Amino acid sequence: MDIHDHALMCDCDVIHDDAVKRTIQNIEDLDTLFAVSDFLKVMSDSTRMRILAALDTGELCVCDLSAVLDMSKSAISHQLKTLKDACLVKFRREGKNVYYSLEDEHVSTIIEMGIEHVKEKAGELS
Amino acid sequence: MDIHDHALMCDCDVIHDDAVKRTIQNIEDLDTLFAVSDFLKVMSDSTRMRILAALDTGELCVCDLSAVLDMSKSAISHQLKTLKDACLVKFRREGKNVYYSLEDEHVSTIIEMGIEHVKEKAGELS
DNA sequence: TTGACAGTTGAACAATCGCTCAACTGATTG
DNA sequence: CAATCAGTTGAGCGATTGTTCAACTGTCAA
Repeated sequence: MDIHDHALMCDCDVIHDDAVKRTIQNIEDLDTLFAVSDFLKVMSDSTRMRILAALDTGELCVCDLSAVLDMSKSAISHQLKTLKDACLVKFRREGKNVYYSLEDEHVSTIIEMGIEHVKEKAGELS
Repeated sequence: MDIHDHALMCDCDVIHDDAVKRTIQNIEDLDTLFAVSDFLKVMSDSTRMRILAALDTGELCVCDLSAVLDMSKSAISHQLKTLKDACLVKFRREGKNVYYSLEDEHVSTIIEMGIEHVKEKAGELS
């Protein structure tokens, strides 16, 4: 008989019941946190990050991105679909080419935040 | 014979040679972009995101986190190790308990940025 | 010392993911 | 029309990843 019936999968005694209850109340909505991690997951692949960084300098077609990243068009196109589905890039067709560009200004901000963080941590190690 | 010898793996003719060269010059360092995507990868798992969001409300021990997330201590501990190795959380031991808290203020900012983005996108769909 | 509890760790397994390959669509040109 | 090039897409494969399970360490109290 466990009085902590809200923790079905927890295999331990809850030490700080007040802290747990406070955290459960204050923490962001579960669905929101899932959506946030899904959003960051799209940016957490190195190929997609390089694509986003490239598009941050201006719009490019698939062929251009293929040359810049030195990867096959197919690989780039697959990743662009992922970015498109997550609303991180938009595109326009012009003749035979399809031009991609960044959809959202949050993306630039998070890239910059990430670069700042990485360089700061690199500096601390020297 | 391909004049575009800088694109070994590219199976296409480069349409916009100037755009490609400009992008290659302007894009952030390759190592930096790899580091940024690795950093975001740590935050892109829903369990780790929930842990970070929980710790954002104050320090907690493994047992508390286990109760809050309704998951096994082992699973939590594995993810805490990942977060610790990436310098996103710090810890202190007090008796039998180990208390974890956020290491970096960039983390809070990125979580907030992500929440803002997600809620904005959710609003656009209604 | 012995037992209990908090936490860690490594192996193993299922699930997910990124790239390749090949076949396809769509637009342009001859 | 046919040929060509830009781009997309689905199957498949190898690699990575998150969780479970079981065994372990570390701390405290009897």
